[in-house]
Parts: sequence; C-alpha cells; structure tokens
Amino acid sequence: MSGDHSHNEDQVDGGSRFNDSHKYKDKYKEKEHKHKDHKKDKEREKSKHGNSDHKDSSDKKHRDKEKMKHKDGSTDKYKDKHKEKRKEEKMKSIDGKVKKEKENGFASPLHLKSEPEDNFYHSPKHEKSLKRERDDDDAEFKPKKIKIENDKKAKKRKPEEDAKSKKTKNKKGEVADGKKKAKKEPEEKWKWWEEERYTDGVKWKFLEHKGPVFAPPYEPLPSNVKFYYDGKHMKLSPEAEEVATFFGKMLDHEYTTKDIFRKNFFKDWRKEMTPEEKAKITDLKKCDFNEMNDYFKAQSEARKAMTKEEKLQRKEENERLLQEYGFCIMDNHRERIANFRIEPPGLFRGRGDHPKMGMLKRRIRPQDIIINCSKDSKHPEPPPGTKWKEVRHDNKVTWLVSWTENIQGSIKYIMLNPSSRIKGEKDWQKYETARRLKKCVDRIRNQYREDWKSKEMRIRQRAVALYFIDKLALRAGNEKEEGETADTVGCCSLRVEHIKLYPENEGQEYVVEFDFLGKDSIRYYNKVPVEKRVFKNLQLFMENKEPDDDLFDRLNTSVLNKHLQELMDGLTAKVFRTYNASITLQQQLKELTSAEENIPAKILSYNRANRAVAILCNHQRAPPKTFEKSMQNLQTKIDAKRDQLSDAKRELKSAKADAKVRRDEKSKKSVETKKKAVQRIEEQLMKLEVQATDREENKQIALGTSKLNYLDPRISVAWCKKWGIPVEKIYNKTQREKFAWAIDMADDDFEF
DNA sequence: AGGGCAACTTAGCACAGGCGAC
DNA sequence: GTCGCCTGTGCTAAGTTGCCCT
Repeated sequence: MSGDHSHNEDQVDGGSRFNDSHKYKDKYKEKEHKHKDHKKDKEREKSKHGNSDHKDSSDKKHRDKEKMKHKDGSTDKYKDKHKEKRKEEKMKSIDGKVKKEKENGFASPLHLKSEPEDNFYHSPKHEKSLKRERDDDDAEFKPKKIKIENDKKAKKRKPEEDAKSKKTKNKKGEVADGKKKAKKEPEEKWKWWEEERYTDGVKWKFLEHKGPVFAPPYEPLPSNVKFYYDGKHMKLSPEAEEVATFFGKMLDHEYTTKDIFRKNFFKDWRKEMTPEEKAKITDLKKCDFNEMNDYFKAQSEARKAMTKEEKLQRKEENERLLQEYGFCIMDNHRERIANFRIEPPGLFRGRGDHPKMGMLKRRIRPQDIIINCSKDSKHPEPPPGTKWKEVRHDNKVTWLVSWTENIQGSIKYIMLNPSSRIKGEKDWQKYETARRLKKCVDRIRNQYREDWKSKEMRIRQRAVALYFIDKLALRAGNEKEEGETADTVGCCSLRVEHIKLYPENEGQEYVVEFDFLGKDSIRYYNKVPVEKRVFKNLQLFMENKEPDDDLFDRLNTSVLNKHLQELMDGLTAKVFRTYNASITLQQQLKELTSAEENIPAKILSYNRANRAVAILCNHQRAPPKTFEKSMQNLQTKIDAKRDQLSDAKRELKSAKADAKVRRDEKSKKSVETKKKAVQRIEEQLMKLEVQATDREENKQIALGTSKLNYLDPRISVAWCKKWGIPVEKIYNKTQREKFAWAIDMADDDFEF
C-alpha cells in the first residue's frame, strides 16, 4: 500500500496523455526543428572534422568558452567538465579512431588475412576472460543466494562437485558426455528450472554449433534492368551495382529523400565505385534507380504468386536450414538459437534523427567472424576456401558467434533463443531481483525523500533522479556520444530543455512537464504533479543553465547505480522499471478482474492491466496503417450483430406469444431454441464490443514489450489459474516457450 | 573517476503467412 | 477457393550494466 505509491492514478488513465501528445504534435514538430538546428551545428562541426583533417576548432572553443561563462554560477560542474572534455577528446580522437578501426579490421581486410589462425589459446580476449574469472566468483554470489531463497526444490551442491556432476547428471539420470547423448534426447520438455545453476560465472561446460548462416551472395541484376545517370544508361561494376540496389530497393521510403541519408549513402557508395564510375557519378540527383526499384517490386510479387509447391519447397528448405543451423548443443541439451543468420549488407537505417542513416552496412565475411564453442566440440567449418577470424573457447559468455559491425563499431552476437536455459535463468533471476526490491522499496523511498534535503547538490540530484526513475519508470539514461547516434535521453541525461516547471497548472500544484525523445526516439510526454521539495530542487538545478545543459550535472548512471548497489544487492536503475511494471500489473489485475464476468471480459481486464504498464513504461507504437479501416470493419460487424439480435428478439417474442396460444410441446421447444439463439447472439455482440474497446484503447500502445520484458510471467500464470483462463489466451506459442518456467512453477496464489 | 569496451537486455517495425469471412 | 486482415516472427537498432584500464 504505502509501498506502491501513486503511479497508478497518474498512469492508468494514460489515455489523456496520448491525446495530449496529439495536441502537442505541432508544437513538438516545432521543437524538433529547433533541436535540429541546434544539432546541425554539431553536425557541421563533426563532419568538418570527419571529412577533413580536423581543421581548427576555434569556433568550437569559442562556444565552449561561452558555455563556461554560463556555468560558473552556483555550482561546480563535474559532469560539464567532462562533457566539455568529451567534445575535445572527440576531436582529438578522430585520428586515433581511424587507426583503431583498421585494427578491428573493417578498414583493412588485408591486415586481417595475415592474422595467425592458431590463436585458439593466445587470443588476448581469451586471456582477458581468464583474468576475469576470479571476479566472477564473487559476482556469482547473487544467483546462488537467489536460488536458495526462492527455489525450494533446488538441492544445494558444492561448486567443485558441480563441475563433474553437471556432466554426468541429467534428469533422466543417463550418463552423458556432451553431444553424443544430447542428440539422442527426444527431450519432451526439459525443466531446467528444476536443476542446479552454475554459480561460478561459468555459463556452460559444453557448447557445439554449426556456425552462422551467411547472407546469400550478391546476384547481379539481369541486363535488362538498367541504371541511368543523367538520363543515360550506365553499366555499373558489380560492387557499385550491389550498393546501388540497396538504395534502389528503398526508393519508396521517405528516408531516401532525407538529406543526411542521401549524403551518407552517396559517400559510401562512391567508395565502392571504380575510378571511372567515381569520376562520372558525382551527383546523386542525377541517378535514376527506378528500374531497379521496379525489378525488386516485381520479384516480390513473383514470390507471392509462387505456386503452392514452390512455396512448400521454400518452406522445407528453410526448415532444413533451421534444423541444421538453428540449434546448438549446450550441456546435454539441444537448444534453439535466436538469430543464426548473419545480418545481410544494406543501408543503415537508424531510428529517429540518426546522423549515420544511409551509410553502407558492410557484408560480413567468414574472416570477420569469431566462433565461440567448447574445445572438445566439433568446431563449425568456415565455408570452403575461407577462414574464421578466430575460434575461441570462452565459457564465461553465452554467445556462439560474434562480429564487429561497421557503422558504430559495436559487436554483434549470435545467442540463444529466449526459451533456452541460459536466457530463462537470467530472466527468472531478473524478476527475483525485482521482488527483492519490493521488500525494501519503502526504505529506499524514504531515503531518497530524505536526500532531497541534503546539503550536497550531488545527493539531491541523485535523489530527484531516483524519484523520477521510480515514479515515472524512466530509463537510466547513459551519456551518448554526440553525432554518433540520434539525440535521445533518459533520466540521468535529461537536459534543462526537456522539462518545464509550472508552480500551478490546471488546478494542480508543482507540475513538471516532460517532453523528450527516449530510446528509439520515442517521444516521452507527460505532465506530473510532484512534491514541493522535488519542484524546488528542480528549480535549483536549472538555475543559471542553458537549455542544452544537463539537468543533473552532478550525476550519471554509473554514480547512480553505485549508490543503488549500496542500497540493495543487485539493485540498478532498471530494476525499478521491472519492479514497478510487475507490481502495477498485479495490482491492476486485482482491481480490474471481477469474478462474475465471462472470459472475454476478464481478458479485456487483463489487457487493460497490461496497458496500464505499457503506458507507465511509455511503450508506444505507430498506429497500425490499417487502423481506421479495421475499426470501421469491426463497427460494421457490430451493427450487423445488433440487427441480428433485434431480429432474434423479435422472433423470440412472437414465439412466446405463439406458445401462449398453442400451449403445445413444439412451440415451447421453439421458444427455448429462440431463447438460446438470443443468448448466443448477445454473447457474440458483447465479444465484438469488447474487442472494439480493446483495440481502440490500444491504438498507439504496444503491449508486447512489457509482456515480454517487464511483467513477471508468474503473475499472469497465477491469474490465469485463479480465474480458469487458459494460458493460451494470454501467451502465444513463442511466449509460452519463453515462459515455460513460470507456467510450470506458478500456482494460483503466486504473489509477486 | 572516468573512458571505453564487451556482453547482454529491451525495443519498434516490416512483412509473411495463416486464418476466418465470404 | 480467394481475399483481406491480423498476428506472430524475424530483424536489428538502441539501450543498460559491469568491468578493465589508465
């Protein structure tokens, strides 16, 4: 009660927020523009340095200096300092970055080829991970503890024992040694949640897989599909042609009209051209990709028009690929891999206003790939005539394959499906951590309320930020490198321009208006009344600052998480999201479900509870393109059903009258049948109406994300059991596979 | 302390395929 | 059997967190 403070009132009727967000759309656009301008500056700066050998940065320095002027007011800014530093560093590092990229291998394939292949045991990575081992030991304390706390069925075993026995033991008691046995296992469902967990940072003892499936090689266009430059046909080299097709495919998309997209694309495309092509093709505007576009459209039409047999064949081929590459053997069990296909090359499309949109996403080759598997497994073979970049045997990580992507230079992984033990355990553990937070959340809330009064600025900031994270379920908000990604923020990275303070607004006191772009450039818009102390603190934090200054200049995610760690073992900012999401679902289910209602109505209640969470977490979606139409269709159906109902009622009435006169068995029976018909139609009508309500309320809200990532599945399972709802009504097949552990273990009295 | 990397979770969107209505 | 819509799935970008190193 006291614990679950006030979100729900604020959040549940989030409908208004979305309506608001409509109203504010225009204003928002304006804002976006403003912001863009501001960003353009930065971009200009960036590209200056990027393209040329970093000219002088005098105008930047000037700006920075100016900033300092504003800043030297009340507080010394630890964060600003490093913000500034970051900027300078970036300029300095451009040189270094290029070099680094070469080392990583995107810029210099030759270099890569010469890398020794016998690095199984000597790779620096490997050494690193060995070093890490010891630390992991302490870290692994946690799961162990959780296990004891929460899994009564688990028997304890000592770690050393574990190593051996893990190998020999499995549920059916067969002696297994890795692959051989595992393959035999028909394995009706494996209940990994009834088994021991690794406690020493080891993620597996045995891992075997077939490696990734590469993107199909480029197929040159048929000669009748032409590219025109400046109105004249031009035959492109295969390399240039391939990249051109990436653009050609996207012609219908809005982003091929965006400046940044075009600029980035053109720059990268030119790198693939022969010198002759490069000399000739100098202006993207003069390029005509239309025939390519038509060609690909025709191809996709052809695919749709394939005969049944062809489609079946395709399906079978896919299934074969899945069976061969889509599974691995991990510790005696055949487990599904999530993404065994390597991402095909194409043009990068970041979300929101991404500075790198349109850049060429390179084709990944075997020599870019790092394989991870056990030493004693059958290693995957690279395609004939090729070599892997490296094969390593690191059982402290869960991935099977990795490569470095060329847009941000980040690492991509092939990992297991959510239904796998390794993902499931982690998921379960996440909810256990959130449940531990439940036990001490009151204490933590009291603490941060105290901290609002602290003498120290950094503590006040920390406390106010934590309050937002708790009350509004904001994300932590790491700092991001400017110019590398879209300009989005989370709690710790909020800037002054993202909030507005209203001492009084629409009859409420101390209202804060949030308006910013969060993860995936999804807009967060919310007006919330806050406590006076918070309000006053915010005023203080904003004093003498520019709109683009950090609101919490003495705070970052690392500081915050360190603090949280001290408050509770395993506590981080995102645990609040999980906790608040799950507790909200539980509460809302209690509140909204009424015993008398039938199953569709109960499911509507479930969806409403789910929706409350989605609103809390700001899980939005673009209204489906067909929304209006499908809503209309549904309405037509409802109207038809209504007519049908009144017809049925009329018939019932006359049958009754008839029966009164005749008083025979036959007419009595007729009345009964008509009665039943009316009932049935009423039910159908009701179902349709419920569906309409549900859909309308769901227009811009995505339920999937919270269902999949934030809601302890045991709450839903318990609810289903309690009310006799088949769990299939709540979870589809994939979801049931992911949550098999919860479906198996939660009883109707489960309490989050 | 804080930059940077590695590993892993969370996110929305596009599109195909299946299913119900006709 | 065909059509159109809805759902589920795949895809991959974009976050968070923890750790190492300097």
